[in-house]
Amino acid sequence: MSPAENIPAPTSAKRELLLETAWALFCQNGYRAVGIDTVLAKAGVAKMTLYNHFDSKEDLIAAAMAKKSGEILAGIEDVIAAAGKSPERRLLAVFDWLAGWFGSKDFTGCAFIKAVGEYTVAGDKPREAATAYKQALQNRLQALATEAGLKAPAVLARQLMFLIDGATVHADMKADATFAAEARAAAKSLIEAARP
Amino acid sequence: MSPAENIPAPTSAKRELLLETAWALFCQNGYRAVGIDTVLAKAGVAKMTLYNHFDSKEDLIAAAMAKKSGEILAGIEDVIAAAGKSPERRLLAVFDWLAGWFGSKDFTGCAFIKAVGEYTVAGDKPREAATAYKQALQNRLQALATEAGLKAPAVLARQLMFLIDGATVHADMKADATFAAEARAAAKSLIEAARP
DNA sequence: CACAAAATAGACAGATCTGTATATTTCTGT
DNA sequence: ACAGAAATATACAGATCTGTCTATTTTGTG
Repeated sequence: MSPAENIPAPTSAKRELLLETAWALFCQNGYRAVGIDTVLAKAGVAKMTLYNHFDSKEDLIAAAMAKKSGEILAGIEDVIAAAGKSPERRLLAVFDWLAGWFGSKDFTGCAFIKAVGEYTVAGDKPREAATAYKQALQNRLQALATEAGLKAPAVLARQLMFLIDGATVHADMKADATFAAEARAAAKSLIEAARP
Repeated sequence: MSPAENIPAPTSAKRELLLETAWALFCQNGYRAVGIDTVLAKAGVAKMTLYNHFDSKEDLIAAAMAKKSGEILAGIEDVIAAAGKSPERRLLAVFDWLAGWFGSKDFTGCAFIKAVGEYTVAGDKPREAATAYKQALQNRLQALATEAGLKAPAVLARQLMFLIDGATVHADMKADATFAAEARAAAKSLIEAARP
């Protein structure tokens, strides 16, 4: 096998552009509401280029979600690292990251939650990409809770996920970035209650 | 003004059937994924009947949401009433209602949250119907929190909404009804922390 | 029964959508 | 410069969608 494979390439400029453009449009307007042609027009890319890189629209969506998943988790990791070494502080740092996200001017809710709402069949790729991301974040929270020596870290991690995703839905709905702080305060209560 | 108005009727059998059928299909499969023709076929109703009762698909969706909103809030009210007179117990009763919903075999997540994800423009009727419902529930929680004499009842009500909606998203995603109990436990912690 | 309101069937316009086919041009690495 | 890979423009098939129009039939109420 030569280093240059048969398939276009694991990554190329056009491919990345398509993923970024697709993410932005789908996140802002929903998945089924945005047609492929809209993505192509905004990206300035030909239709065949898209279908040379991706099997279908759902495949493009899932690929964009997978890419963003990695980027977002890396960004969260940075915030956690910057929070010092207290595991409880590191847990709460995720909610500070949330505040930054809610406050960003292009905040339009969680594209993963939206994917679960629009792709409702178990095998749908966007749905699976969404569950994978949410599970990864939950696992990270659980690891932090375990480090912190908190009781029932798996349950706590999920409860924190409830707060994060619930706050995200409401921040989108009411366009209110202060909800991150309220979620953080709630998280603090749960963490304190989980001390051994 | 005669009791029989010009418009078909405030309520009719066909109209109710359309609302029920539309709700079931949209809730299960998403809004844009289901066409009007699918609703009509399942309901066994002619297309013109639909457009005599509703201005558009979005109007049908918003009407179905408004109808269900009232029914759901009434159902929650029953559970609250059955929980006795302790305000804190009444607050937690909402999470017992949640458990029953998650466990029902036709649970497919929250149609209001999905509407916010699919109709992303501020004026969209389905989005407004969703925010109205969420606000009504939040107001009810706030009233209960106030009755209970808890601190910052408005904030607590919103935090409980975060738990409810986050748990709903995750219960849909992972098809796990036990999340209601975890959300309830978290709610209990928040309520205890809010005691004066 | 008779009359008006409600519902029906079915076709249709017009738009939009995903994905494919083809022929041509641009880019890239050696 | 040249060969092969990548991207392009364009057209198109086939399906689907919302909403309208018309003519007919059913239904409910006096």
